[in-house]
Amino acid sequence: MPQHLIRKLEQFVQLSPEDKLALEAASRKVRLVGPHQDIISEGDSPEHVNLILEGWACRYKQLEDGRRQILSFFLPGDLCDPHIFVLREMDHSIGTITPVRLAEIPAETLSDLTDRYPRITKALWWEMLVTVAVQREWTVNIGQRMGLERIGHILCELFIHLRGVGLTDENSCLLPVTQIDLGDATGLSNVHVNRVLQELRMNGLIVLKGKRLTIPDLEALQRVSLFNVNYLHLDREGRRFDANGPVPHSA
Amino acid sequence: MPQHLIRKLEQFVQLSPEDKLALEAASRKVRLVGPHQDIISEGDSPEHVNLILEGWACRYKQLEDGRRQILSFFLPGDLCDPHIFVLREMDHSIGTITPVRLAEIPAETLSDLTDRYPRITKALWWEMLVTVAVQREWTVNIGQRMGLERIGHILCELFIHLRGVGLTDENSCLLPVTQIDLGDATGLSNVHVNRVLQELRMNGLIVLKGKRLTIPDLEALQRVSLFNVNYLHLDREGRRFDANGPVPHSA
DNA sequence: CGGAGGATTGAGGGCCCTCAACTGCGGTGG
DNA sequence: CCACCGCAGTTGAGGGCCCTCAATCCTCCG
Repeated sequence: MPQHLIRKLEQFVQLSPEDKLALEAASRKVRLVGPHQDIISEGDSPEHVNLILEGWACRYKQLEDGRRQILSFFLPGDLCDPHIFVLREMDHSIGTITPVRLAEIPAETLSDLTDRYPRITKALWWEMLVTVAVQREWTVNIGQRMGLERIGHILCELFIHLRGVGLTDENSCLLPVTQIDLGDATGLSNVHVNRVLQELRMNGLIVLKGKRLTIPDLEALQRVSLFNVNYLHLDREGRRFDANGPVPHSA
Repeated sequence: MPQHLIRKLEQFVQLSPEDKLALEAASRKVRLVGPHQDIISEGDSPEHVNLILEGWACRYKQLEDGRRQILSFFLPGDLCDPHIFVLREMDHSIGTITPVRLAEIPAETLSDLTDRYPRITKALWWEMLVTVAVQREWTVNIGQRMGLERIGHILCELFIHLRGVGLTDENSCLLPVTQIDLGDATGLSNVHVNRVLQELRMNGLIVLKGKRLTIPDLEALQRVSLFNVNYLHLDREGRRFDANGPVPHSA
């Protein structure tokens, strides 16, 4: 079931067959959630870790007066906040965009996993640190980049993220978000998002029709968006912990 | 030495004398860094965890064309990226603002600490999760709030953060950052920061003279800044793990 | 075929930007 | 002791990016 998670983690470290079986076993309890519904809401007490199996969701926060900021997107293979249990209640919400199929992983199952499978532990650390790095990059994106760069940057990130879990096709992918969502993620109004998308189209940097995004020249889009891929920490950085590799020493 | 760290962690959980001694022992190797210098730079390979003992620093990221985003401030008691070792190289820099005294904690010392002191482990988890929550709140801040709210929000956060480590005096604290720094942290120009500060002063919400900030009515400033303190997860959430409290069960 | 939500377009305006000059202040050296 | 320097803070002018409001078009779907 969690093939996207496995594929994602293997961008960092090669897992053994037992590692994979353990991940499968942990992902047994499946839940379906309709589109535009909260998976967990601000103020709730977290009870398990959600693993997105299929569909898109997002982390978001809403101000008293209704303004809404999307803080990150969750795509298949993404874990929503492992270790969140340390905190008493959620300070933000997680909601679906499309219909979502997810696995609910109990806290004990997760700590069991990390007790017994050091490679999984390492890989989950990597995934968590990358998640935080992405959050930082979003801060840079919204704080410093112009509208065009901002939208271009987020499209690059989403495309590369999807490619990492095998959900792209050549140079295109599905993009099931509205322009309002894109605006809430980038701090722009939907009207301006629309105009920026038109400009990206006119420059031949993207083709966006319906829910399908095509990026004819990813490098070009990265260039105009000032996109530096280093914050995603790809490149099999964990190869020293590979299955069949040298035995990892503690922690 | 690490009294600020201890005080901060005890906002979450009460530590035992042995816990505190262990933290002291881990913080022995001290380093001094002058103002406006990098503690560690983007591209460097992280070698130990830095604990700020005294002074202000910040995490920042610079775009090719020079635009700079401050991603967070580090105040006394703050740990710069525990567990960063999983990644090969830094995707951002950490630099000082004022002169800084810091402790360099080796990776092994830290994993030793967490192996042997479960309350410290919990407390460090809490501190890390709060750090991430703060990063998310900055994204909201820059993405959704107007200039006035944005500056007000960051001032509230800094004040409460300083209060938590015992560095406030009644309703005032030191604020050793320039208006340029504030602009880089909020995505505003220094000129606009200046005008916003004047407006906050005229409204009686702050007194800012030299490097001293006074907030006559914190609640009022929170109100106009749409500041909701929940993301800092205070309130002794970890009291169930207190020293002398019930024995914590695994993870 | 009608309705609803999303995308697009236009108009007008405001928040915030850049550029540039000037003021204030602490430190430094003659 | 004071002139000087550099940096931070302040102020003004003009403009651009992006906002809001509102109308229209398109698309999907029951």
